[in-house]
Amino acid sequence: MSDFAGKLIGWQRLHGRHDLPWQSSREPYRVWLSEIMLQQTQVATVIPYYLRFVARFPDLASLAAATQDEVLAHWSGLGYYSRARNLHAAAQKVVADFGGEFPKNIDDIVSLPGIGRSTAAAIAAFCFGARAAILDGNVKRVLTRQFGIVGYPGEKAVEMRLWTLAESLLPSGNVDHYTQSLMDMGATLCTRGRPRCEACPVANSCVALATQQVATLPTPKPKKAIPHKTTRFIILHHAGRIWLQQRPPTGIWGGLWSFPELDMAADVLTTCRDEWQLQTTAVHELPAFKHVFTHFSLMITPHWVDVVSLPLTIQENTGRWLSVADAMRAAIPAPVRSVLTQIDQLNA
DNA sequence: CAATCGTGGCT
DNA sequence: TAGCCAAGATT
Repeated sequence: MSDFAGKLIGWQRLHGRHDLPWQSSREPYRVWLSEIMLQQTQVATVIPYYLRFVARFPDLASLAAATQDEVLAHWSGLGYYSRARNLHAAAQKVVADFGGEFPKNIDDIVSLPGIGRSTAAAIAAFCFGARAAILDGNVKRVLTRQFGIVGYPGEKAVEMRLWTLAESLLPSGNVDHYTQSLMDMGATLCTRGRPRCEACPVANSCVALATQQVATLPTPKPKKAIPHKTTRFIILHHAGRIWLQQRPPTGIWGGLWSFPELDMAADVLTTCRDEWQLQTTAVHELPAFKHVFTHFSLMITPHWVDVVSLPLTIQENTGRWLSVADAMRAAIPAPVRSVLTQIDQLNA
């Protein structure tokens, strides 16, 4: 075993995290679910989602048997919804192709939608004791600092070097504890800002610490300005219910339920009347708010529209009339939940 | 390879 | 405030 791995495993035993909700079981389903939820998402955010999700879908079979709509409803607010769609599809693939038993072979694991090389390695190491390396954000931070690797890890050459390094550092045994130690090191010690180098078990061999590069490694992603977009949420209201429609299966908020949208150039009242054939009594503009995605920002102006009568074009074909309470339980993106919450408070 | 795909918390 | 980014995968 390398000195590096030994020190990390020793540190993990004393100072690592051992009581996270998904650590009580090595059942592949639970480990897999936690790994997917934790992609690009912090532990504190995931915990309540994970607990609700396993309460409703306690095993792989129950997930496979569910509708995508209900799966997305339990992912509502967590973001990156392709993770939920892929998770659901993968569960059905396990049932169809692997007899309902989560595969142990790493190539089979990678063949499942939503599972790449790193996530497959984590599952295989935690559940089956496989000797496979992970390379997530934590590991990239630890390794680039420990070995003084300069260059954005998103670049192919840098990433290849990191994968090779990660493989070479694998201990011959206890790969599960070693893998967890890397995650815990990155999350609690070797953090992006204010790393606690004084408590690090491998500080004496850290190139970044010795050469004062801790603050500059890993090399950050090249900046790029994001575009600023605008839209309107049209809140159609009739008989105590509001209108939500399902978005296309892919793209932003794919498969989720949201308000009809209208660009800022259009006239709300005219569009409701002429284009949507709605009889309306009033339109109220609500305070605009900004929602920021990774690659663009969206200034949203909600409009409250009281609908008098319902034309055939808007009855259950493209959407649903839901009470606010029901809408809050549906698969809705965060800004829709935010608007619904405001409506709910106004009514209360 | 570069873009896409969310959200909330921290600085 | 505005930027940055956290247990990445897919196209």
